[in-house]
Amino acid sequence: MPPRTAPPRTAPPRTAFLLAQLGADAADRFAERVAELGLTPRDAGAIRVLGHTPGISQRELATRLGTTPSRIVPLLDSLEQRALVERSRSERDRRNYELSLTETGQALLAPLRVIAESHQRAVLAALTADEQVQLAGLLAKLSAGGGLSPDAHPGYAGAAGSSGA
Amino acid sequence: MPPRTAPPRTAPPRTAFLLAQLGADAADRFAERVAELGLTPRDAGAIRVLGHTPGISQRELATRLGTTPSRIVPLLDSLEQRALVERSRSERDRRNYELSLTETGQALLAPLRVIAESHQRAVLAALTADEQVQLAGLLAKLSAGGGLSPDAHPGYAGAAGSSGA
DNA sequence: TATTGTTATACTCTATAACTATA
DNA sequence: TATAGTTATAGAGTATAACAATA
Repeated sequence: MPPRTAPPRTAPPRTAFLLAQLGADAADRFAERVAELGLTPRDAGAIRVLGHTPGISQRELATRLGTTPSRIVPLLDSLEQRALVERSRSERDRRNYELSLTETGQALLAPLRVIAESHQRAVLAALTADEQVQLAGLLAKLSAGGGLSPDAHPGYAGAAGSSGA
Repeated sequence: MPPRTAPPRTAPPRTAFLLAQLGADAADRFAERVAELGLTPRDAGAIRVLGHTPGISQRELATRLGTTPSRIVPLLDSLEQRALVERSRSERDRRNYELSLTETGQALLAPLRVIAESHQRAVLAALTADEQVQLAGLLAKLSAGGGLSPDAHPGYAGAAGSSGA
């Protein structure tokens, strides 16, 4: 019988890949969950941001969501058609819109929070409560250095699919 | 002065989002690294799989990489043009190709491994060696239950962009 | 002239289904 | 008839650059 294996001193080789894979899976599952509300993840992100900071402009929203102003236009068109968001011209600078949630839009904030919580419970379900706290701490430490913005994914445009490493 | 804060008993609310965000960032950074070799992440994945299991068919490769046979065609066309991969008709069933790396393709395995290692070091750099091992263990536990395949990302098609939750 | 929002355009990635050649 | 590979096509997502209105 071999001796009891000591804990490894370095992370196994595929840890970074595992992180990417689990992150992609979590994002996919979140997309499925918000689809229950008829929303895309980006819809949900916009609603969340406007819930926190009503009155911002389209450019500001684009920055927060990590996308371009031209992408914001059809996104808001769609949300406005569903009466979730309102565009009102700014009085002080008539070039700007001031974006805000309608009452219907605000009514989505609570169910979105519920979905986010249950989603997180599902994603972390394989871990004990202590391990979940541990993981949260490690991920927070990982994100502390990098310039990740609080509301946006970098997006997977360049990196989607299998990397194998 | 408030009392010393006890460690939290549940993970903070944005942990699942953080996982997705860090995973996307890691994938992006890996894409930048393999681009140094003139490869996409998918190229790298295909080369890695063929390094491990030469002789497989295009359909088999598609399954391993989590994509469709029709996507494999241009992928292999590109790798074949660069003389990294060979398609040879199977003798036993002439419908099949048997895929393999050329010598040039095999020569990429080592630098790919180097890149993967240095990529992982960079991704985990904010953690101590012990914490890296800890994180690896937690991620392994997370991935144990779900049906994640060892070579493929699910892909971010449905979930790209900002979710905000 | 600079800036906000908008439109036009093009490019990438993707999957589905029809097609061919073998079996 | 069933299967491997291929092609054609269409759809989603993306960014860039040109444009109108306002400052």
